[in-house]
Amino acid sequence: MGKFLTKREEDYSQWYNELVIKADLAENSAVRGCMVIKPYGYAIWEKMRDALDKMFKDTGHVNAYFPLFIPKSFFSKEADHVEGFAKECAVVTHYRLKNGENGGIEVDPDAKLEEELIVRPTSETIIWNTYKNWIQSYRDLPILCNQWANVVRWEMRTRLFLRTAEFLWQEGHTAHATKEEAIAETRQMINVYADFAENFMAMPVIKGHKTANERFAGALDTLTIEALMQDGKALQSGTSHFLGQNFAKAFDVKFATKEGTEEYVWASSWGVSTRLMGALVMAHSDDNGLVLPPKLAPIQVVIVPIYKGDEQLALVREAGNAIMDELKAAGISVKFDDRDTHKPGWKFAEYELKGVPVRIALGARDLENGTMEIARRDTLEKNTYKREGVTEIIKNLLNDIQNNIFQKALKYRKEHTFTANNMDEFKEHIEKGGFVNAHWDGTTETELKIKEMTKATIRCIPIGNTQENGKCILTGKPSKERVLFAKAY
RNA sequence: CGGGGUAUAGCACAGUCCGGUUAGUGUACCUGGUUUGGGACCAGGGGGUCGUAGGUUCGAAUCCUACUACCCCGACCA
Repeated sequence: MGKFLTKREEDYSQWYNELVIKADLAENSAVRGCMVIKPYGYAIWEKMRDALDKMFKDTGHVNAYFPLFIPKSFFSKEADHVEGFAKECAVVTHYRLKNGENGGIEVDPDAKLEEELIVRPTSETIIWNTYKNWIQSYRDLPILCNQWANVVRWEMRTRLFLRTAEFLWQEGHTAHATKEEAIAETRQMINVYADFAENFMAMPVIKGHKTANERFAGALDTLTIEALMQDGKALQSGTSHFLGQNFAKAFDVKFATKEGTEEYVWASSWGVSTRLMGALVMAHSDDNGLVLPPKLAPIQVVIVPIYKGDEQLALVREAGNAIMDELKAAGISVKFDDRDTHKPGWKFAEYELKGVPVRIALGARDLENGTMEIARRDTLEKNTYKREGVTEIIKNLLNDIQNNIFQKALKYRKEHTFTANNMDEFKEHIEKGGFVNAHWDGTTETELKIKEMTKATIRCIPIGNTQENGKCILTGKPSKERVLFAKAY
């Protein structure tokens, strides 16, 4: 087993690349840096999307849709924002093609756009240009909009899900009357993301503030959730930004207060992307393939019939269908794979590669004994159970798997979270991989110097961090809390 | 965008250095049969613009040039 996949310890990044492709999640496309998300991968994304969408709605948000194209002039209105994204924007300059001289097709030079359009790398500008028209008075606030969309960032180096030129995401954009309210919204949404990561993805995360250097272009504060992958590198999995009045000022969005004065609107924005798919793969999977948390698995249970000849198949099929119906009635997604084109052993390996949490094998022997063999993907354990009460057994097992993979990931993170009191200790831990808590003097200069020396960056200043006096590991200057370092994706 | 590597059947590769029958192997695929509790076996069969475009040559997968894509390392980034 496992011979179809490179082992993690041999070459972690090759293991990841192979797994994404072999598990049928995604593949590279004809377009540089852009991926095709295949049906099985997209089914997982849909589950993520649905769960998140519900959480957004439950916290009072509504969905809307804004244009893919943004007039170039909008972009230049917020200085930090332009600077952050300018280097990776795709630009539309023409609106027509024509037949070329030698049978090909070419851009019609007469069809040049008056104003060039930027393919959105994020939508703050077009949205704040729109909000200007929506907001006159405090009665129009708050606005709590989200959109599910694709965005384009022209990346130099891409990897399936982790960094692609085009990706899918959601971006929430909210407008508030007060600073406090906007900050509370920013905080609320990072909590929603953390909740989703831990309870659906079974992936423990650390919530915290980004340093000035790592902050979103145009934000006053960026909150992040950081997860630790199995190779000891951190992955930023979601961000929520407090934008202050930056965009309101750039797009002149003011409102009349109760008292009759005029104020700029306060803003937040927050997003998670298909990068979560990469996080999901790297958080749990093993050398046999994907390990999916039951709450996000497109297929939670697969039933594999084992039989000799058509007569046995008919009997096993009947029993299998009965189990499938029972489980489906309990809201469990089940696939009964009675294809006779593949042998059971082949199917076992296939569903392990694809991360199906639970497998039921059902054969003639089981029919005689009123039993079934149940294998769980996370531990690869197999046990024989009585056929009765299959729904309860499976329900408990799915819960168990969901909890177990979370605990496993949490244990991994605990074992790979270190404390360093000087540069030597710091380097040693960073080299091994994992999170390192260390004192830092608070300057960008020191942060960059540490990055240059060790490749580690400050992932975040954890929320609710314990305050303790100490000395910066690099400069020895006073510090009153430790910050979280790691090498990152 | 800089450095390195790779590109030959759906996939994984050999052949390329040193040009010369009809481009080969494994796997996957198709047909028939035997099988079926951890990626079955036997027999037969189909599948190739050798990444793309030029060039050198009597002759190019092989030599030369350009381009494109992917992988690894850096810089940038969610």
